[in-house]
Amino acid sequence: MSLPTFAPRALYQDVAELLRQRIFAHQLPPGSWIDELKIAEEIGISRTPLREALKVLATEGLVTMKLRRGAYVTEVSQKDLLQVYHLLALLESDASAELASKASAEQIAELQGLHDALEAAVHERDAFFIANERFHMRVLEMLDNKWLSQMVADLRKVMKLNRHNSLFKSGRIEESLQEHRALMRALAAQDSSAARACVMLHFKNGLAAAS
Amino acid sequence: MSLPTFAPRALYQDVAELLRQRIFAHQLPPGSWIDELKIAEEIGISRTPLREALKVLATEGLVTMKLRRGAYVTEVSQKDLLQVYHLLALLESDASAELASKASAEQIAELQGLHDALEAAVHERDAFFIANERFHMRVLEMLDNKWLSQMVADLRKVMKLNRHNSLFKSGRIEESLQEHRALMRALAAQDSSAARACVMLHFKNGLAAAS
DNA sequence: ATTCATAATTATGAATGCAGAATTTTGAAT
DNA sequence: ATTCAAAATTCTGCATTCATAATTATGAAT
Repeated sequence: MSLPTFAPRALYQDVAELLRQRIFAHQLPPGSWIDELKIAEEIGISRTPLREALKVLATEGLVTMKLRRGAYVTEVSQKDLLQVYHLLALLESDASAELASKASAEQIAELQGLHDALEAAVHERDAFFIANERFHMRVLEMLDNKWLSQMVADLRKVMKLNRHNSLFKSGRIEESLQEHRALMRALAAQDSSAARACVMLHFKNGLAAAS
Repeated sequence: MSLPTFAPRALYQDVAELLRQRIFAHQLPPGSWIDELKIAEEIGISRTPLREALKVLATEGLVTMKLRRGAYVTEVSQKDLLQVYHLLALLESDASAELASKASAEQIAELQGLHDALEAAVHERDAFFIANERFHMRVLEMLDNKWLSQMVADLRKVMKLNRHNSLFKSGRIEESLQEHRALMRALAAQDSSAARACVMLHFKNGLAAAS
């Protein structure tokens, strides 16, 4: 009997993920051109899977393709950021409202656990960021809606292109945590409209902090 | 002085569009595997740009990639359809509400023109379908939100995978037109909440007809 | 020194080639 | 006729090669 062997992914998918990491880390800053040959050599593959990965990232909006010029990391304007926050607020608030009305006790307990991890990470920026994203994504996963999950995941990627991420502002973490507590309460109380309002507020404040 | 030369697109984009057409026309039915060699020869290109196009379609959700098996046209379940309609309702109703509050007289006039085309196409299924989609997409474009436009466009593509499209049900066209009239009135009256409600109802009825 | 035309270089776009996994075919044993 | 194993074939995944557009370098003319 073998260990659950991780489904091997296609190379282009791994490359896409690697590029995302580099983009989010601003190792590939917005506006910078992507030198196919350079990166392909760097990671020890041919250009073919790299170019396939770039097409994926372009469809996600992380890079922009210019004919005969190649790909550059998308520059996210303030307007873009505002629009992305608005969409995230709309989608995630609706999702939270729906989950509030249908979550099982086990699911609430799991979310409570993720929330507790968030509380514990309040003094660790990176950990808080990760715990925060995990909580948000888990809420979506519980709805078992792959389209919604995919859309929100893509939007969050774009949001992460922005250097001035709201959670990196001092004071914002504490505030964010407060909002999360309120959301957790609303979910536990199965209060859909409260959950919706909490998430709306959460993003509204997040945007204000990011601007 | 030269004629406005159409910005030549990359080959993989043209191929992606061609595949979308074939998928929507059910020339490539849901569940069918895509034979790269066969299609590449058929349209007279190599496999490389075709494979790039497939990655794009996979990211859009139109096809699914299986490692070492290739790509097959995504099968849209009833659950998927319900979820997609829900998301379209959420996104487009919000968009309509926003546009109602900020549309210029010129924009309302343009939409009125598109609506009139819809009225005129009531007895022509395909024309009605096209006019309907043009109206919906134009509303989004007027908000100048590329993220929203892209998401809705992708969701609509998935919706079109379904053979039993609501607009093909008899009686639905007339009903749909009524809903459009109400929306047009709400937009012209700059009544955001009415516009939102109209679009919500439009999709709710559309889903009911599609199920 | 600056500018412009031309040559050299570089990088992208697309075709071709190749290794190996997955599928199909073949044929012997029952 | 059916089943099953092995050989043959097909098809995908990735690397390599080639063609050409875009960029940079060169150098003569002003």
